[in-house]
Amino acid sequence: MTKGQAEVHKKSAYHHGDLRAQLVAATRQLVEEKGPSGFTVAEAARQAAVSTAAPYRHFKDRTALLHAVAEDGMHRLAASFDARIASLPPGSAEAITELGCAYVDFAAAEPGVFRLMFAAHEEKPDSLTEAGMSCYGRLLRQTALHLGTADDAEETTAVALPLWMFVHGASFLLIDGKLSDTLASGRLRGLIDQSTRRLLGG
Amino acid sequence: MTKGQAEVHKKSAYHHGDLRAQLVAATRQLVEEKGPSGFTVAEAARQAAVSTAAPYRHFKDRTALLHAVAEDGMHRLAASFDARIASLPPGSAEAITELGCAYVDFAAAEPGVFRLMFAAHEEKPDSLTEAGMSCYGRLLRQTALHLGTADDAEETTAVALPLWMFVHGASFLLIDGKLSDTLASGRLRGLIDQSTRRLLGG
DNA sequence: TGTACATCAGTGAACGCGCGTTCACTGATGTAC
DNA sequence: TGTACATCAGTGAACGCGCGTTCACTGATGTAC
Repeated sequence: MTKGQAEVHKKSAYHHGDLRAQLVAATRQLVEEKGPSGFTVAEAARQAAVSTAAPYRHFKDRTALLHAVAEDGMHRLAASFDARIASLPPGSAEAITELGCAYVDFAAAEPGVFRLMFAAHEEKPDSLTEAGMSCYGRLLRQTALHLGTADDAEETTAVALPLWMFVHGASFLLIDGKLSDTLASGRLRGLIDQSTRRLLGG
Repeated sequence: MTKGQAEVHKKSAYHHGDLRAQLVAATRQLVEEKGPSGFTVAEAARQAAVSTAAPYRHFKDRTALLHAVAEDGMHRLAASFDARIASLPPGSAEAITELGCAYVDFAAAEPGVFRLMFAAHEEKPDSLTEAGMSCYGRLLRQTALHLGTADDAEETTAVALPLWMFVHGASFLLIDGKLSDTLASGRLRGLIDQSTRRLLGG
């Protein structure tokens, strides 16, 4: 109720009430439009209709804002993983293919955020590392189930890692426009499926 | 001789004689140090000991300089491909593995230039596109030889493209520091070898 | 229920910075005769 | 062999720009009594 009023009187309210979330949303959008390195704190502030100094009440600096967006992306990717394999047999090739497709779909839908998520960050916060690991953990899990190995077995890594490399490369080639000449749009999924099966050990 | 004198008297010479090449070299170095988007025309000029306006005698704008570096990288990658498979049986799995290793090695040695080479360029010059295609063509060729298909057969693409995706992803994960936790340094080559063979069709 | 007060979350102006690019210019070079 | 001249490849100063961040500030909010 109080919150509702705050939203209704947004214009006249001195306190914003939701600025942090809106800054993250604005950053997300700007990162898509201009790429991670084209993003600007000033522009995010402008988009949230707030002074250029306001973001510094919520984020230490420009980098902290970007980290927040990256971490949010990791959580959403993990959620998408879970949703997409929910109805498939655990450890099946179909489930693992589906993880790969979810990865590539995410990249295609949000190339800017995707780049940010997997960019080399110096001094990235632990929470971001953990969020990334949790995504990779889901692949490890399915791979281990498929192979009948332990999640942390070397054998599991030796299969899961190439699977990751493959979809990671597919994603980048796709969003950087390298596939448009070579590959009809509908054929990517087939390629992911075929390659996943092969990498699982024919 | 004349050239030699020009070099000796470099400091006093008004005409530089070699500025274009030196700007490309400086840009290459700066792209490594700061990344493609951290690179600055002014700094390249400074490094070549020349006024900030001088680069514009040789390059239309900032982007043109970067394109020159990217194209140069493509040529060097193609040359590395040729050198590395020269003594291996054409179309063998070893040769194709070697192409992949050359790709990843290039990325590891020059991550900045590598990023630049495969970044999404709007309005990239034809010469850059061709240089890239010529690299991919080498992979297509070896794949076709391996499969006994034509270079431009759909079947060839369906195998060559996943191979490319795989090493591309491996390269990015490597240079973005995502493998250091998971993978002992010496094991990457083994993974490339194993995955190449699998992707060639078990 | 009312009030004093600490704290929170904004403002707006200013800082220093370095960039990409343009401009009119000038010294060096090569060439035609 | 010498000279006039066009052209090439630099200079250096300036432009407009927008950024990240800091600062002293102030209005709004929540809480203890």
